[in-house]
Amino acid sequence: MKVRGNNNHKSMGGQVPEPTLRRLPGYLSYFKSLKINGIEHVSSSQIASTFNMDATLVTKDLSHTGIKGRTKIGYNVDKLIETIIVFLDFNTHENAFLFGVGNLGKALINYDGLKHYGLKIVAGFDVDPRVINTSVKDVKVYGVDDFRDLSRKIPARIGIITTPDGKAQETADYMVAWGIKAIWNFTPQSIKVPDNIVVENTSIYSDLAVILNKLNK
Amino acid sequence: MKVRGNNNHKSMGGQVPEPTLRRLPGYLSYFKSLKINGIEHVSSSQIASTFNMDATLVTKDLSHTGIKGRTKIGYNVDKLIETIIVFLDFNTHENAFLFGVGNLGKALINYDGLKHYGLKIVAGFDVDPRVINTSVKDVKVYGVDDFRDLSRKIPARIGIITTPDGKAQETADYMVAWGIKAIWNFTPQSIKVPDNIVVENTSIYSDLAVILNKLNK
DNA sequence: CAATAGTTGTTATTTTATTAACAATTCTTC
DNA sequence: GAAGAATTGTTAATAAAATAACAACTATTG
Ligand SMILES: NC(=O)c1ccc[n+]([C@@H]2O[C@H](COP(=O)([O-])OP(=O)(O)OC[C@H]3O[C@@H](n4cnc5c(N)ncnc54)[C@H](O)[C@@H]3O)[C@@H](O)[C@H]2O)c1
Ligand SMILES: NC(=O)c1ccc[n+]([C@@H]2O[C@H](COP(=O)([O-])OP(=O)(O)OC[C@H]3O[C@@H](n4cnc5c(N)ncnc54)[C@H](O)[C@@H]3O)[C@@H](O)[C@H]2O)c1
Repeated sequence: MKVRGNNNHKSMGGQVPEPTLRRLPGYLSYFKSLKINGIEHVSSSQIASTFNMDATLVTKDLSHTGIKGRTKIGYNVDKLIETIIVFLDFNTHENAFLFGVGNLGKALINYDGLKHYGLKIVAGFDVDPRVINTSVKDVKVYGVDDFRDLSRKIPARIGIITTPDGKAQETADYMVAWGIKAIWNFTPQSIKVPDNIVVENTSIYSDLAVILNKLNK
Repeated sequence: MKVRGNNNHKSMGGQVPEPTLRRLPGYLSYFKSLKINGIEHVSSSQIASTFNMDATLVTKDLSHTGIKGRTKIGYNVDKLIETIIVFLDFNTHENAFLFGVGNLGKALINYDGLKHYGLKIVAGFDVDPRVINTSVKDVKVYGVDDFRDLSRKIPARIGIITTPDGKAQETADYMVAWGIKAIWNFTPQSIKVPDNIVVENTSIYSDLAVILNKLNK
């Protein structure tokens, strides 16, 4: 019986490398600040120096988006912003449901930034009667039982999990059962879902581990 | 004049690969849940299946921590937990100051989890008079001007930035000036600091970019 | 208007990370 | 107590990412 080498966890869908995908939003934020400061062009070496990385890598990353720079001039900032936004689908308003309207859940709902990056949280769900039927900003909070009905009325492909750690799996199962296609899991708990469901785990502990490691040599 | 290939941003300090470091906290969380369920041993293939990855990689990751498994039995869960916690310095209580006690800053202070993972937020700083002199949980919020004095009284090497995007650089400069050794930046804005300062950027937009990319094929 | 230097964009090389192969170990069963 | 199966741990091969090398282009300067 084979035990190893049998798992294909590489998505292999698009051809753009994930590291590139992860760097692009950082560039975008930088380009936006350049625009605010009235700067019209930027070169790969300037970008590289800002992010403390190699200029060739910047060039390669940007080439994936299809943008063209001009020799001796660099890239046009407006064009960069527009191109990256479209490339990353940050222009499409993707609806999302959020489960667990606690500390982090509220922060995310209150967070204005997300809507500029393609995501709109359309409803919150919780089990705590003190939270149910309240509103955070203009987002209403429902009991989890209302999810079934609501997921029919409001189409949303993304589900955000900010419940307590132990509730991550059951929440994921519930989301999948009612049609969610991608799960954004802020819990440190690993979740199991069918292969066709997209899962992204955002774990601040990984970042913390890196910080502590570097700090302690 | 050389333009490319001149940046060394690889820390090169420890010999444990960063991807490994980033996976270990996830394993740890899983092992803790196993312990709660009374499970005493776990094999690399079980772990691998939980995280949808290759079992060899798990073995390699764990070998970095120095833990030994037993053939035909697997790894001892208690030992795994203890070893990883020590390995990642999650047992040392590292003090941290947090700048920007808004939505996210409050969520982080309120978050119980961090203290089990080596981090203790000892004070918050803000510019908003409505927030200054309040407390979040048992953590007091001071005006940013009090930072100088407080950083002498309470030793802390880590600074957390949860200010608005535009204030990230000035906050970082201020932190560095008063002795902070590592900066955890939750802002999408890139910051520049001296080479000897550790910087970790936590950007949820990178995760979002990956989700949207996978979702749209 | 020729020379220069900054710059893009592509291809080649090197480094790093992941996966595969396999030898060694040891529990379990007959 | 021998045989078989599950498992670790190491070494080898492959794949992926980052870096280097370089050719082509074009604003600027003398
Ligand atoms: N607070 C942070 O800054 C932070 C940072 C990173 C990760 N996290 C993670 O995010 C998660 C939430 O953390 P938090 O601090 O917001 O916790 P919290 O306790 O403040 O919020 C959890 C919320 O989930 C609700 N809930 C419980 N069971 C539920 C269920 N089955 N369905 C829907 N809602 C349910 C609770 O009523 C509560 O409102 C945790 O897993 C934590 O590890 C938090
Ligand atoms: N809210 C979220 O869920 C979330 C998620 C990811 C990233 N972020 C990022 O975190 C940052 C903060 O977001 P937020 O939603 O908490 O914003 P917020 O406006 O709620 O909080 C910002 C706080 O910083 C304070 N502040 C302003 N200038 C300051 C200064 N110079 N020094 C110290 N404090 C200062 C403000 O008074 C305010 O209290 C932003 O950069 C945002 O992009 C937020």
